[in-house]
Amino acid sequence: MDGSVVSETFARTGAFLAGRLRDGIAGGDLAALEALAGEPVALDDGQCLVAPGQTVQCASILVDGFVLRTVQNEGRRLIVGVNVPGDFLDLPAMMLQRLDYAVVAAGPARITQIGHAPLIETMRRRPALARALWFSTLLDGAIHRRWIRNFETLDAAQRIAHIYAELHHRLALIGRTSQRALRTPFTQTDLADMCGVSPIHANRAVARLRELGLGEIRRGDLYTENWRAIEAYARFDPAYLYGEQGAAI
Amino acid sequence: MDGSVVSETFARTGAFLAGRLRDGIAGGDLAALEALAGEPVALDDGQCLVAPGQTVQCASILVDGFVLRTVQNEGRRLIVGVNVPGDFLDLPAMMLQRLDYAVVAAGPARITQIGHAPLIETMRRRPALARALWFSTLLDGAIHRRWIRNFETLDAAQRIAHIYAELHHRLALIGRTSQRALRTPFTQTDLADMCGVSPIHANRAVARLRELGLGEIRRGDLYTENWRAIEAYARFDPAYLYGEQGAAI
DNA sequence: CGAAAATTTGACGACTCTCAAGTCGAGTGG
DNA sequence: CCACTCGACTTGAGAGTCGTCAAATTTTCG
Repeated sequence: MDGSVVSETFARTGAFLAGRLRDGIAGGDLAALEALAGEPVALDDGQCLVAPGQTVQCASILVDGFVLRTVQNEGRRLIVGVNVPGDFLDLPAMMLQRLDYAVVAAGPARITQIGHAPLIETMRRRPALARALWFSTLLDGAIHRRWIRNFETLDAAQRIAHIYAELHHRLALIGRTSQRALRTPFTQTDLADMCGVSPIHANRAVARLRELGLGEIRRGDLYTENWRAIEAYARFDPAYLYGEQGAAI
Repeated sequence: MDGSVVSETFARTGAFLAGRLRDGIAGGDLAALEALAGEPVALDDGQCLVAPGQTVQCASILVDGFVLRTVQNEGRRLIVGVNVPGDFLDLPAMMLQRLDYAVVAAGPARITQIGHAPLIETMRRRPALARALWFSTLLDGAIHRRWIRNFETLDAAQRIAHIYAELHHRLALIGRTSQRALRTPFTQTDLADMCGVSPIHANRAVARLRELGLGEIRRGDLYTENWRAIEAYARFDPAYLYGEQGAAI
């Protein structure tokens, strides 16, 4: 089933692993997930959905907007991950009992929630769905590893470019890209917290991307004529997003 | 069942999630895993078990030694994770079809392997085992997130201290710590590749830990009288290792 | 011993931090 | 409409962390 078709058919969960569900998961599995998903709930900018250490009774899927995975360290907020629509936001909490990060909305967002108990029961009846959930957390892990590599090899401007390149591809997988712009609600302080640099330095990095002619970031929105150049500058290679395939088993 | 008892009972797989199997997994599940595990295989220092992009037919568990998860970038080797005995080394490959990192032995190591097909079949019959495997990959994710936080907030010396503090706790969970020393086969270049700094700077960071009186690293072995001081210096908090609990479902 | 690898040291430049100050932009109240 | 305000963004200066080049020293191992 094509990703965009899935997205249109299932309003709440259609973006879940969209583009990666061609094999391995049947339409019935996704319909079962959609049937469990609650009425979408709005989150305000900065609203904290789950605090670290908190136990939760349901799993949340992002429907619209962006969500950050944050941790605190000595009073500073750090960002350890970004979610786009279709992502499960707090699936580890279902298995690990608590979360090691906070889930915070970046800009207005909408989520849908599924109780742990019915989700587990449905996973038991639908092994393909269970595998899809595992797949999605493995994908989180692959993205984490790429971020680690980026910290080890890229400077601030390249890290910012990589973040936008990654989001561009992840949004493409769910059919939500526009050609010349990637709109996000991120402030430069958000970008700094993703890159582990000071807001002042994030500003200089944004300026460098502009000076290099790669793109212009204004209030979180990246405007560019040349995604290829941005990807080359950020050493971006989409293989780690496993965009071309479904689960193997 | 106590972790150390498990370790002694099952020679090959006993360290798998040892210390975290008190609940949620029965002895029979671990015995089933042990029954699938092949005769331990020796790996030489630097030997590559799985290359990135390679498809594999079996999952590997580390029995003895240390293993690195590495990626290449512009000719430089980066380390995105470290495994200790009991860890699955390449479980994502079973679901994702290929691996986004290489699995490389650090020093001599021993592994045991389990074919994907029998493992999947056993997971189907033993849901608790399937959950344990998922749990272990979620734990990988939590460790990845902590590494990301470390890159965002710690300097080179603190990162090295954090690596040793983390390994000390992970080894404690499988009953393999000694009080005053943590022996590893890591060179300073290995530490540099884990921290994203140059080997020369890693050397200075090691020297700083010595000058601060926190500990002495000689040929990968950390000798210290004061683990608490190292943990405080590295902002280490073991909560993210989920050492006190089993899977929730 | 001799070769190879690992570790150590010094010098200089690049990246990034902090402190401080100033500019821009979107709302708000008059 | 304008002045005001607040947050976001921008700029400059000096200091700390880290990279690179080069070279020396120590350790390991055949």
